[in-house]
Amino acid sequence: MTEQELLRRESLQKLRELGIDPYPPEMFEVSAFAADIIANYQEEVLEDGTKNRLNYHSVALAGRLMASREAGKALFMNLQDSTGRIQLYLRRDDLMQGEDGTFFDVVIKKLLDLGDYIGIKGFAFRTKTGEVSVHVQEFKLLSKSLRPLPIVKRDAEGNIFDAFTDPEQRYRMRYVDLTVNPDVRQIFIKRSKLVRTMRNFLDELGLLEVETPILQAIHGGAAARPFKTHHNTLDMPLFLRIANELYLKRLIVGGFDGVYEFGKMFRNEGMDRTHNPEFTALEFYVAYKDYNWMMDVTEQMLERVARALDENGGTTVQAGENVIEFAGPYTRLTMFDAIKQYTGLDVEASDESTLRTYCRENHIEIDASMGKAKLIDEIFGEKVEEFLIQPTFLIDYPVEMSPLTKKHRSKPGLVERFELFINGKEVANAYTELNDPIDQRERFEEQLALAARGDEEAMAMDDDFLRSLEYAMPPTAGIGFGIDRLTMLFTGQTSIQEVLFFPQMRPEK
RNA sequence: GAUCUCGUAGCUCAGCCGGUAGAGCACUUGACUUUUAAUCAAGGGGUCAUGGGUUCGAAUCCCAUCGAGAUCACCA
Repeated sequence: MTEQELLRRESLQKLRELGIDPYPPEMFEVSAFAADIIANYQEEVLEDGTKNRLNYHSVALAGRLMASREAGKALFMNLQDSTGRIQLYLRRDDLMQGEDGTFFDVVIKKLLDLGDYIGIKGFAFRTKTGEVSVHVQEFKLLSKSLRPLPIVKRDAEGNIFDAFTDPEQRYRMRYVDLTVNPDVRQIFIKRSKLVRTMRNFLDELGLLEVETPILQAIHGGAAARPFKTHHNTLDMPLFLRIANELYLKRLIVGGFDGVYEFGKMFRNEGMDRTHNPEFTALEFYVAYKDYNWMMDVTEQMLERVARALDENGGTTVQAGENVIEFAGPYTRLTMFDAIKQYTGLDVEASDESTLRTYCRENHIEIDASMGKAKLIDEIFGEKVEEFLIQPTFLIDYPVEMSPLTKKHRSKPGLVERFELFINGKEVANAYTELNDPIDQRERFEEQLALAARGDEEAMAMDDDFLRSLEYAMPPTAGIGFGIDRLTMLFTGQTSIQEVLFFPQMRPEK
């Protein structure tokens, strides 16, 4: 244990000897918050020059002690609660117990440490330097902190000194990060607001929020390597879901007009600044709609999210050097037109060997297992994706890449699919859902053929899902959003770890 | 998985062409009844990530391991 930890444990013992419980069980009634007092405190100056306080005559606050400045027989503290920080003013005279000054001299001045949770009662006032503060009349220790917090200081201009910045420590001890870095707290508040805004929007649309299995015997609905686990009683392998799509569609088969699920997905792939092994998706499916309707709804939903998260209710977000406009309508661009626009290459008129030649000439990595559709996808990923900064619906994909999507109503070889790209990243993927069970079975069989050719991303056959389609699924539109990436976009973060409370880390030591 | 960079006090960092481990904040003691990055005075605190090697001598040079970040690959 470090010197400072030992000293705090000694203080803990001395408090107990003085009859003070460092971890009292009873509740502490809070009646005010730091930010509210600072924003709303009022006083008037009388004719004789004295000040008259107009509100917050009696307040009770609780929070962490984050700074302490002794000034003889007075003391200034900073109390941090869930809303922010406020200064406390304590005088020895106010906290005497009869003739006994031990409480102020020993308990408050010696045995209290930065990071301790305290509860105080008193009245608001403005110091002669102009800071709204609370004059403390009663003081109670609520919970003793045994480890020293990193002390981050700010000056009057807002410059930060000695910030707690080491990413490893911040992620491993997010509780410390959240305590000393108020900006981090704001990111997660925004994340919560983003989810809430989407949920409200979907509820207003009349969709039903549902939960589907995370443990699945067949990992379907997407192409990714799964986490595998084992059920002891059933003595069978189970997989953590890589997607929930096929279960949500079964619910549409079952007669719900619309369902949505916010849920964790798990993919056993590499980790980097945009990938965490578990991540959050929003998927929703609506009967009797198609992907054109879904584009309209997506525009409405994201505009609403942008307005909800912007302090001024605006629809733009700064992302690096770019200003993203979330008010619709968004550009709708077919995949073939997008490639033609950014590369001049007409993929529609090209055969597989032409595309292979193009890839080789442009240093795009390909392998023998890739068919024409996969080659087109690679060209898009290398030459187009990063330039789609403003929200753009990329529509009408080759059928081979989209085994769960209905064939295009007028364009042979394509499907009714769109992906939404913002700031060069995919944030949503949507289809007019394939509900023809015979076509779906053939698509699965094509996937099996691709798998045989060496495509590790090919999708597995799901017989029960096919059975459900044979009972008939109404025409349906569906979409999936990456909530983490959307949060990154709206909070200006470039690492997924900054929008996850507890990103995946290797074990310590 | 590959490559590069990093790991020194509770925190932020300096020291790194080898020669006894440093600063600021935090902490301890003292002064101060309106301070605010409080101030002033004195003081304590280190297995320099871990393990090897080179050397008379390693925080410093070399190797390995662990952890983190960045870039790439795979994916969303």
